[in-house]
Amino acid sequence: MKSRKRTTIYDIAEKLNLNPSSVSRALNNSSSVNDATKKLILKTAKDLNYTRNTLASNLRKGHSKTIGVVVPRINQNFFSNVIAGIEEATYKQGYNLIICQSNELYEKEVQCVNTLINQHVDCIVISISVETTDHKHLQNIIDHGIQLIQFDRVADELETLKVTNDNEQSSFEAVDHMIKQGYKRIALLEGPQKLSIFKQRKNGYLRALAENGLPVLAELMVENAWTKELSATATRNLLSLPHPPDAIFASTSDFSALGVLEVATAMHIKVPAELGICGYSNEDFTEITSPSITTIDQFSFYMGKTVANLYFQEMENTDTVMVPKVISIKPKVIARSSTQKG
Amino acid sequence: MKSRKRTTIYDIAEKLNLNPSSVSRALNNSSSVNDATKKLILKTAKDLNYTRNTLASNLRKGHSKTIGVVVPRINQNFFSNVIAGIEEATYKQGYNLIICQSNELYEKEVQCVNTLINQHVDCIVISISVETTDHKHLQNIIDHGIQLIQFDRVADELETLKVTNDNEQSSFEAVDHMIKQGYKRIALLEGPQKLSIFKQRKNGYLRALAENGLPVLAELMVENAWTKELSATATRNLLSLPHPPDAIFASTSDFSALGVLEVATAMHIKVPAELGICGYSNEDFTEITSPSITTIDQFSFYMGKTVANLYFQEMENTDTVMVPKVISIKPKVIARSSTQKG
DNA sequence: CTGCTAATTGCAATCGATTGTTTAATTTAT
DNA sequence: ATAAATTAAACAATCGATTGCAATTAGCAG
Repeated sequence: MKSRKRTTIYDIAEKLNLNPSSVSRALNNSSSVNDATKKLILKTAKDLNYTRNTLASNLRKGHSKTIGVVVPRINQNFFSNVIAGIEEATYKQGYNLIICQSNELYEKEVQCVNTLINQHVDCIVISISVETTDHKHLQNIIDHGIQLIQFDRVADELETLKVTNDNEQSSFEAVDHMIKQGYKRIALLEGPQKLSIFKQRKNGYLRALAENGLPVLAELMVENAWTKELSATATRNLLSLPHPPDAIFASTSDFSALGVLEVATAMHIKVPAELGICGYSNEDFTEITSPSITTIDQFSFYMGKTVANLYFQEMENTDTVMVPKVISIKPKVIARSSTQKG
Repeated sequence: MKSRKRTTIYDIAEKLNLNPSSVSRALNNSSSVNDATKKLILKTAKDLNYTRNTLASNLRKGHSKTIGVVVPRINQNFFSNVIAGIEEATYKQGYNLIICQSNELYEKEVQCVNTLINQHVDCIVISISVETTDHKHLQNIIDHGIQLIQFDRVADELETLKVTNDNEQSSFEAVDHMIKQGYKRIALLEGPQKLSIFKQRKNGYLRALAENGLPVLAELMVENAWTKELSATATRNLLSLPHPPDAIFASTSDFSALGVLEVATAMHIKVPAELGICGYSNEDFTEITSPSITTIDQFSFYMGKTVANLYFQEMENTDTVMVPKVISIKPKVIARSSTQKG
């Protein structure tokens, strides 16, 4: 069983005393093969349990009908939803997905990309790791004539197709919402600023303060608080300040927001009365914490579908010049209890 | 850019006035090529930005170094963790993953399997959908000489490699734990009994009752309560009974348990004092609900690694007969507040 | 019955890499 | 110095499907 020979078009041709080319044509439903023969070939193929060798077919045809996906972690809600979205759209078109995860490591990301290039995938979809600051490997993708689509965490400098969230605007709206609720000293938990998405979120925060005439307070902005643990520590520090914040915008993720909530609860600080909390990503759990956490939905599944469709559109486009198209999806603030100052 | 020609070994051979075979051997670090030439070839390959065409290579070599994975949903914690585990183990061995989701649909599952067979993957790893009762498509995998590994939701009748959880034992322990806590009328939310994992969980429940001398009460066992919504409905019914249960074991998932908790909260029934709750799967959120939910951890990431390693072992095994090996992982009850009757 | 078109089918090259077999060149042993 | 043994590179077939082109056959008008 370990190495059973598979049926090929030659087997079918031989059995029917035909030429393999006719078999191939019949299998591809070409009009230049007689209907009777075609039917016969199809029947024999079925009898012999034939399945096309996609490797051979793709080699000949010059493409792999495969899309490579590189994400930091596949078992993170946002990314697995994007993947699910991509999968749904590509599956219909007969495309396959090869999925890799970089584990937020630059080295691993480069390896993943190289493997995908070797596999001669038709397109690589990537959301870069936190560690990634250099883009030689992405340029390499382009140099190999492979379509590159960046999503969410993108390298701005590189002119490629991109699907992003409007992080600036959604952060603005989230903070604006908090201000309208009556919070006045809103702290910001920032992600690594080398990733543009985190820079944009900070900008949105700053703009919301500015437009509402609130001062920017350096002591209320914490860099690199992008995990639950780092956020918890940051929160403890913030809440021990002589003038502590009355709200915290965990711009990095809902996990950070959760860290904030846990520390606040442990310190007997009432949420949302004494402290407002807003997260980012609309993870499932934000709905069921007590209080439930205000957050920002990124339409991750839809984002995945958008990425896939962008690729298919680009395929149909016969222009030789590539226009670096960018699709921006506007996330939505989901106002919940954690910011109902009342 | 859309159809740039890639460098092949012929290009390298031509440039160096060598035969492609020497280039191939050099690239594969064969000892039968002179060190100086080898170095020259490697350098030229780098200069020309050469990358091996895996399609051609695999076609020639007769395998694809690819493993296909079919799961009901990739954006479900348990499955994405298993996939992450598989990915970690296979990546090291230079294998690729093609991931498909059946969306719990039999038809889609069959299509996925067929695609993977066409792709000539070396191995298919599958956890079947709820709808799947017939296994022709799985037999088809075997008939094509492709290694088949089932995990978690397996078709018992089919003799293949399997990695499962000991659902019976873990359910037994969970229910036993609840009984020891003082709960006496424990209801069971069941999953579709055609899936053996749900049957086993029910058996564990029954055995725990029996060994503790508790009666089996038909009105406390609800069939097909395997989503949050179905569980919520079931819970409303159970709690409106003349003799309502004092605990509910949501054997299907933590989402079901969450449904129970929400209904209980809405009905002002105190958890865990008046109602004990236990879920299944140890989803992240179970830790942060109030009260936190007792559940069962399935070691999903480890399960994925186990699946992958099982495949590699089987590869090394040169025996011609396949022994239908089954690896059973014992899940662990995570006792939390929702069952502390105190 | 000849000539011509259209419909089928056959032939052979191709995609890119691998590998068993030869041939040629070089080294070692006698 | 010559035969034998190494070493290195070339040759050619192969994996399975596809496809442009040639060849065959059938059908039909003149």
